[in-house]
Amino acid sequence: MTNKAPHTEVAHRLVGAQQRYTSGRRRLVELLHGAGRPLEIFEIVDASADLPVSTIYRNLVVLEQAGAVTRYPGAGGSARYELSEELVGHHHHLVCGNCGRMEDYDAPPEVEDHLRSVVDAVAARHGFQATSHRLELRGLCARCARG
Amino acid sequence: MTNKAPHTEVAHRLVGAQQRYTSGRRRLVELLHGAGRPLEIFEIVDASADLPVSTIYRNLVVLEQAGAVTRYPGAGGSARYELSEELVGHHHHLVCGNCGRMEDYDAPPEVEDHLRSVVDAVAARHGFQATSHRLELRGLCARCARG
DNA sequence: ATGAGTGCAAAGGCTTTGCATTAGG
DNA sequence: CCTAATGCAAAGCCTTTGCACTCAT
Repeated sequence: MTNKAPHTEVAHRLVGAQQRYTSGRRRLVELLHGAGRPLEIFEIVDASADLPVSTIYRNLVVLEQAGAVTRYPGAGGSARYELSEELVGHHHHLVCGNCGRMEDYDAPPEVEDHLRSVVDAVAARHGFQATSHRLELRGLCARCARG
Repeated sequence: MTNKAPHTEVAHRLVGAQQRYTSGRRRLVELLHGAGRPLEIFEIVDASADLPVSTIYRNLVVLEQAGAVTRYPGAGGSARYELSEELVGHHHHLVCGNCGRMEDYDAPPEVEDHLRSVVDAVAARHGFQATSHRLELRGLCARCARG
């Protein structure tokens, strides 16, 4: 998951979107890359004390439009961001209903195969053009379950 | 899906939560029941012109705590609400990336069986206590795909 | 009757925007 | 160089809260 820094790929996408890969944007990408899970805005802000929030918000939008990051709506209304699947690979999420933390998980290939066929069937039946899917689990994470 | 009005069940749950089933709450339940899909706050507000927003927000919280409705984070940051699975049955969602609309869909029983076993395996591997799961599809709804 | 629920308006908090300054290519 | 990006502060917008009044039980 946390393989080599995705800077070249991000730079490539930004250039394609006629955007510059500035130091602030690089910082965001590094932060998300190191986290290996979707981070909430406030976590990003906290971890980037010297970056003004306006810059953070603006750059997350730019990175999202360039396809470098993906935005997930958070439980508390605040959004979460992580590097896009094209950069870190397809995966799913575990969402803890207690602490709100979202973790990544990978499904075994045979499960993924099955999911794809299910997705195709559902999409066909509803005239829906599916571009991605996610098997999201809700419940209690290991830490919260312990008490 | 849109079976007989869930008023008795909702009333039951509210009583259990030491809450009253007032006309405003009844209106919300009827609206959600008629929609058959998660509604965004603004849709609920628009459709309930004479209810003050404060009452709507407060009652959605009460209904959620009573287990009568479920809240889903919306793409645009605004939350979505629908009657809880205990009232309308287990189902999944299609999310249109263009118009933002969220639709319900049911998976065939054999798919549901398979999902359950996958969920169990994933949960066990991650020490996660799963209480619910959802196979969410993202893409374009039939209307938006047409143009 | 009597405490919960409602309505209105005001407060709050997160997000976005304007504009002058700085930096990327 | 020359335009895009930044930083700060101000503006916006959705959501929450306070308080007196009304309604459900």
